[in-house]
Amino acid sequence: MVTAVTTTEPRKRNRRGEGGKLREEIIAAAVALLDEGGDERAVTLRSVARKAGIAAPSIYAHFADQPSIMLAVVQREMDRLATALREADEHAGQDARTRLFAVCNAYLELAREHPQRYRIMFGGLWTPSVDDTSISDADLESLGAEALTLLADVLEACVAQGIAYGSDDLYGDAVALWLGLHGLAHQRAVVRKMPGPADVAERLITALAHLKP
Amino acid sequence: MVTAVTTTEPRKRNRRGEGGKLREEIIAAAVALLDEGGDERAVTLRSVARKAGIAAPSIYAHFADQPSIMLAVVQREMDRLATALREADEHAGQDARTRLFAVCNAYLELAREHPQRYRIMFGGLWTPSVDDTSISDADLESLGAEALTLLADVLEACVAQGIAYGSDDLYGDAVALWLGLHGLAHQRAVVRKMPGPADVAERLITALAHLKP
DNA sequence: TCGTTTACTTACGGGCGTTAGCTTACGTCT
DNA sequence: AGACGTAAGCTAACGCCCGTAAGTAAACGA
Repeated sequence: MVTAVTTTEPRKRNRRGEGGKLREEIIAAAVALLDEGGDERAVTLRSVARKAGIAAPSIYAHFADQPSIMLAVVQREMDRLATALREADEHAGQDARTRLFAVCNAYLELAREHPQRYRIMFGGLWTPSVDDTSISDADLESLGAEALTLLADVLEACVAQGIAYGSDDLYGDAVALWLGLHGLAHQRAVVRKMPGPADVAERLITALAHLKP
Repeated sequence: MVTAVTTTEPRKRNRRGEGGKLREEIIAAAVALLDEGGDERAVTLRSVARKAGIAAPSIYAHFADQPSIMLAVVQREMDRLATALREADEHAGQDARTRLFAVCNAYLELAREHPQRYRIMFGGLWTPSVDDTSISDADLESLGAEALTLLADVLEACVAQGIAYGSDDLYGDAVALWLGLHGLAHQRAVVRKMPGPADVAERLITALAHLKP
């Protein structure tokens, strides 16, 4: 099922000061297109407009051009991810092992729930412009900074509680751990069926966090 | 520089039995477009034809449709990868640790040399048709089978030579190791500058292969 | 010479991003 | 209450590139 012709109910116009609401609706429409299983090629300016029930040029009041929509989607999802990780950590209590698995599993689950969103966040094909470094170096690194610091914290707690071997560079270990998670999350997002045992995630986490046996 | 208008020297036609040569040229042209730094969106049927110096419809003598070109590219690169890994292993001698790093580094280097090719192989956006399972389940799993078996072999050698801790499921460990390599390779292929220390690769390999300190 | 292979020219229809100019209704202000 | 400025969104249209179909030319080899 590709074409779901939305019954074109003539959308109610927003109130005076609330024109900005459409911006959120546009982003939501783009995300919806992704979640329907189509890849990013399905997210064109026109298809987003159709999904949102507006005319294509109406988008230009809220976004400079088409890549900017994708950029907004990525930024929103990045925030959601960072928040989810933080919450998972906070709800995990004090036990370092619990915290570690809570955070890592939260990451993997978010990726699994919305594979296409994840692909776009880290698959990087929405590239705005060649010279636009405003996100790939700032925002991605801000998520990088935030999530990786969190991971490093949890790793430190593991070492402090004696359940993991120490290291001279916990941040480096956090990066390695994240790369492992990313490899799994990405592969799951791309292929229909992952090869390998069911407990790959635990293997990855255990090994990369240097957990004691 | 986006448009490199190739001087349209009126290409010499192939001899009688050699019509199939064009097929290789077409694949090469597609790969060339990728290597020029453009992502897969730059590889259209028409752009490939331009790059190959032929007329667009001439492609249909060798490929059923546009996605089939990408599919052929992926298959070719998959073979190259498998070969490269095998050769790296064979040239590494008997020392298990050397073999392990040789194979893993060969993987990472191939990905780094041709980031766009790697992205396409495992980023999966060239998707031919919804129902075409002929590659994603057969070929990808054949590379999976071949490369993963090789990795498992090397891991086994590491255990046998006493430089790595054993495991009850070496194949599972090989999958985990590959996922780590993939995470790093993919991330490198996507972003301009990787965060984290320079020795992430060694950290990943050491941890995921359970090498003894 | 002549059939077959090899490749080309022309053309159609469609989706895309984007620009220019218009309509409608809200909310304010007299 | 009614006029009116302006915000919110639409219609129409442009040019571009795409994938693909149909018919055509040229050269190779028998």
